[in-house]
Amino acid sequence: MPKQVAPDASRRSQTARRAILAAAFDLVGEVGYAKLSIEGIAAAAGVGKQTIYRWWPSKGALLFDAFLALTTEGEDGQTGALPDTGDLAADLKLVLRATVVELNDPRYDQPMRALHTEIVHDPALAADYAKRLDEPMRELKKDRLRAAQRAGQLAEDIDLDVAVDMLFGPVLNRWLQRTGPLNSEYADQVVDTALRGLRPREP
Amino acid sequence: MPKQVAPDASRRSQTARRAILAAAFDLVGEVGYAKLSIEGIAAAAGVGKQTIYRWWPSKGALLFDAFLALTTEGEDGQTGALPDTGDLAADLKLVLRATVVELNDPRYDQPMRALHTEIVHDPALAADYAKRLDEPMRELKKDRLRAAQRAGQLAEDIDLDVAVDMLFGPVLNRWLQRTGPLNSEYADQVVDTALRGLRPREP
Amino acid sequence: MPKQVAPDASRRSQTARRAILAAAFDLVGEVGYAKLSIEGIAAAAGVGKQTIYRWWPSKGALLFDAFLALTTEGEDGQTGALPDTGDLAADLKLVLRATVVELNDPRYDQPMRALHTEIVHDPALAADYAKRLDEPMRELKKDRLRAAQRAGQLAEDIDLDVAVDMLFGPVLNRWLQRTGPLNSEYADQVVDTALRGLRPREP
Amino acid sequence: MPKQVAPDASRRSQTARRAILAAAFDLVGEVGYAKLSIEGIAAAAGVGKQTIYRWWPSKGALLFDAFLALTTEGEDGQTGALPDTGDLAADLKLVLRATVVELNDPRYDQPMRALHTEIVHDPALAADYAKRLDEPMRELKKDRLRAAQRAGQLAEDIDLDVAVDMLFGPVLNRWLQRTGPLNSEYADQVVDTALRGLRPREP
DNA sequence: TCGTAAGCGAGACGGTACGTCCTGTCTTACA
DNA sequence: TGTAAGACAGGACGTACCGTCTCGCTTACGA
Repeated sequence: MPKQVAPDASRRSQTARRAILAAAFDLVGEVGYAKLSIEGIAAAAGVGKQTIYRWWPSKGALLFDAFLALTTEGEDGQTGALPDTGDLAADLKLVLRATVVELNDPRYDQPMRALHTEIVHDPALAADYAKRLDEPMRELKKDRLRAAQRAGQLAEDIDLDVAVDMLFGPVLNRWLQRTGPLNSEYADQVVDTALRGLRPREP
Repeated sequence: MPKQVAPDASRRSQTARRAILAAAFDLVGEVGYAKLSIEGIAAAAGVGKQTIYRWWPSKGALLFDAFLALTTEGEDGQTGALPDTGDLAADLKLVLRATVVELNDPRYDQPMRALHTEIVHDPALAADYAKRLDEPMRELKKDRLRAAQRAGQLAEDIDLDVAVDMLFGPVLNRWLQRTGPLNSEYADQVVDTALRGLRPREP
Repeated sequence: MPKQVAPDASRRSQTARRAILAAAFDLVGEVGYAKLSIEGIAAAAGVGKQTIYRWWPSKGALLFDAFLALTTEGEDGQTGALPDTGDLAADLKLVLRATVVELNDPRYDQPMRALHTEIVHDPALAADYAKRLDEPMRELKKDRLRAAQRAGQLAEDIDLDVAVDMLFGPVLNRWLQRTGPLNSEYADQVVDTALRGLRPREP
Repeated sequence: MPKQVAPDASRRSQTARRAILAAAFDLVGEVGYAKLSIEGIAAAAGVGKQTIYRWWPSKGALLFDAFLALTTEGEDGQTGALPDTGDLAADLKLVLRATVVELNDPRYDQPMRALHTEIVHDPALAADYAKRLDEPMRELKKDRLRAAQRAGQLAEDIDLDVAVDMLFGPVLNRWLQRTGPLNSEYADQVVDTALRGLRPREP
């Protein structure tokens, strides 16, 4: 039961939609999350405010779509599987280092922080995010881990979600909270520590 | 080099300060981060807006102080060391479960999310947070881990910061992003997995 | 060259405009000039502050419009010519007595003082006032004086502006500065003295 | 019945008093009436705000005192009688032209307009003004007119207050409302017209 | 083929909050 | 006790956006 009468999506102007998504992404990068306004996005996109309110329920949803559009409508080579050279540690380091590079890219810094904030405060958006962005990437990661299990490089009884959390969570946190330098050394350390575990080796 | 001329802290009204911190904490819990306004805090605290602007540079700094006041001026038993029964896994599970309970406490939910958001967008605040809230608690955790090293329950060559990140990061992330249920089972899983590592046991 | 980008007057809400003008006039009468605030007017008119700032450059301009609206959109019989019974002195006394009555009317007291103050401090507003309120009424007065000249009741070489100033100025001043009682006796005295002049009669 | 307990005037700091009066006069000239603030005056005078509130009940009263101080403690040659050369018209023109010059002096423009405004809105201040500034000067003017009556240059049955109003009122109004150029020509015209009257000369 | 109903750019509207400035009162420390 | 200094509760300033609304205008569909 949609609160507002559903607009006729078939007549939607794709020009306006793309301009809005691009403007939203660019603007949040320029002015930051705190000063990002619907009014500003509309002006930057050369669009009436109503056109934004008609199609997106919240600023967070718009931001989220801007992200989706970027990854979906982009070069789209991105969605490929994780590398599998047979060396699990090396492969994970490769991926985690790439994540670090992306998080440190100033073009993505503000937009990602903005999106993260909206997710933290909006459960509905969080669910959307979980399903449409986190889930697919998480599956790719779990696929790689499953392959490692088949190759005898990963314990059989490990909960793969926990494993993914333990590998990628620390990097995300360090980026969000700036509790320390975020670089490839850290990425490597996390992979090594996670794989080996904290316990001393049996003699 | 303070931007605004430093007010004379010796004349500061402690009554007003405490009323503001309490009002800020209470209000963010009631109305949520998005609708939290300086104006509202001032009104709730029975205080002029200028009194807030005089002493805090930003809403985030105020929120942060409200948190600090809570932990510092409260029952203050909080700052004690982590439990050390000799059983590292059990002790860590105890602490992580407590963390989970606290994160799930509705009284702290909105305030913590709000503070987190401000930290994510304000590097200066992040530094403050790192030094005055994260650092002390992190040291306590590292102390417990060091004790475990001395007891031969933890590898000697582990980076303790990475270890802490790997134990507490996943829990924080699951809470922030709601990517899954956050309960004691998850806490236990994280501890077990982190301690054991992802690799299969040597035969 | 308008300072602010000219808003589209064709879309202007006449409802809001009238509510604002009425509220301004009423409020200044109730609370007085010193406590008259844009905020208060907006609230009383049930209007956003921006709607006032959008259409009026200053409180004085608003007050002025409130006056204009009153005289223009009112019963509009007001703009008629001065009476001409053939007896100049009697006619002038009639008009000046009416002026005195109006100035003493508590409904107009505060608003007129407020408008006067704004005019005194704002040359642009003074020009507007001169052209759109003072000028038309001054012309009516001069018309009556011209008729008197034709009827041989007024010297031919009199500067009519000076004459008008000398008839109406003293009344206005006495009202503004409260330097003495303002009643019909005073009005009559002024007319008589102005007509006769200060010099002794030739024997 | 003073609202606040009367401060002990004997201990009053004359330094502070003079600094405040001077600062008030100077400031209103610089920033204008609308932006004149007690806070600004106190700062400019190097004085605490309380010192102003202690001794003056309102901004208008302070402004008024600033004026009084100027005329009283100044070169004080000002308070002398009006010139009496035997030629009434010439003498009045001299005085009225001097008035015009003073009103056109930019140093006095803002302060006088400010004082005028306060008087218009504050009956108590108006009474003070009438008694302590207007009255003395009015008496001097009436003295000159009385002398003219004795010399047979002015009708015996003229109300001198009305005469003064008719001579000086138009000039003051023209200055306040800027309804026309204020110069010596106008001064002369007023004097001539007032003396002669508006009626045609008897044949 | 021609209404006509939708999406659209534009922007006025009633509101809320911003961060600043000032008011008039109060408190502190000094002379 | 008067003073300089300035914190305080309060309130208005003028600005920026919110989300809703109404206006003409294109633009495509169905009668």
